Amino acid sequence: MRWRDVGGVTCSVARALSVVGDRWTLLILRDAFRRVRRFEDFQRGIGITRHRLADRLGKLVREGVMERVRYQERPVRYEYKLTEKGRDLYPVIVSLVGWGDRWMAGDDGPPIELVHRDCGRVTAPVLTCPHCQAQVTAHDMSARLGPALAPKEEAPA
Amino acid sequence: MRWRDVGGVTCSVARALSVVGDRWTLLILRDAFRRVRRFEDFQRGIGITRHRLADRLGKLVREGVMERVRYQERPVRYEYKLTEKGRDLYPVIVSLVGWGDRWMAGDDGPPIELVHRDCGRVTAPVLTCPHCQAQVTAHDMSARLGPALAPKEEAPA
DNA sequence: CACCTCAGTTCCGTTTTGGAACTCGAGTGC
DNA sequence: GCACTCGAGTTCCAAAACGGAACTGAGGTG
Repeated sequence: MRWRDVGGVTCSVARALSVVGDRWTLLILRDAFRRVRRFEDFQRGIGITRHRLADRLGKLVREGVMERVRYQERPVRYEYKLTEKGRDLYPVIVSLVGWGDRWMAGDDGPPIELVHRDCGRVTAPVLTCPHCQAQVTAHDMSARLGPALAPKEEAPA
Repeated sequence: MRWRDVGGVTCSVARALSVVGDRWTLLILRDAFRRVRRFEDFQRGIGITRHRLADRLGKLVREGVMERVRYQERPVRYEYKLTEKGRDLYPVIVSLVGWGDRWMAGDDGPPIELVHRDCGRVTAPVLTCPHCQAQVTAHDMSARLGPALAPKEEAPA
């Protein structure tokens, strides 16, 4: 697949989605963040077919998002753990949780609550600017071409 | 599809993915955040087939993520704009951008830069706890069942 | 009148997916 | 020793989703 965008440059979203952009992968990661590790547990928890699951886990391992670790010798068996690259997808999952809670929640409210260990509060993490600490929304941000692609001076987008 | 999870409860990630969880939808949204609105522009920018695009836009409209707005009368023509529900997906897209930049960037570095209008800095927004302002990672958070589902006094079945 | 624009539709052959059964190695109960 | 269980896959086939390309419809434009 191409995954190209404006100016013939492959965009970061497209790059990210080439790894996690299908119906099952983000559910697998959701379970991984819940500390699910075993093939059978992923399969039961998600409702994915075993075939698909083997396929997706294999891809995640090839992409360096998860690693396949032997946890037992005799019958040799493996489990799947997030790598650092995988753990770094946490904001994506949490953002999806937040949106799901705000816009798709049923009558019972959010099915799960997230607790921030450091401050002990039930919390819904938000996106902020690391320089000024303000919460950011789409409206506050503008995009421009990166340095390597910018035409000499500045890009008029 | 089922989209159920632990305890027979549909999880928020699954609910969110039932709307945005396919190969194309998040790319459509990426372009929408770039202020793309027209059918032809989405189609060219993403490389999706017209058929698929019509299908996905229709679904996004039905789900209330985008709205179809007449922008011209004579030939009647429509464009697609994010609703508030749609704009609220910004953290998901930005998180994907950030991850793509950190882990999948090519030799040229990030293809685009995000500028925070309020403080004027090039920035990569991070996830923080709204109570204590600290940046959060998977390690800092724990999940538990929400109030409506917590096994308190009245555990409904 | 021929050609162009834009938002879709229709058709059809190829891919991907879902469902369910099967394999492989090894431990457990009897 | 034999049946049964467990867990991580693999195999096979029909059904669903998808890609490519041409077509439609309402109206400009030269």
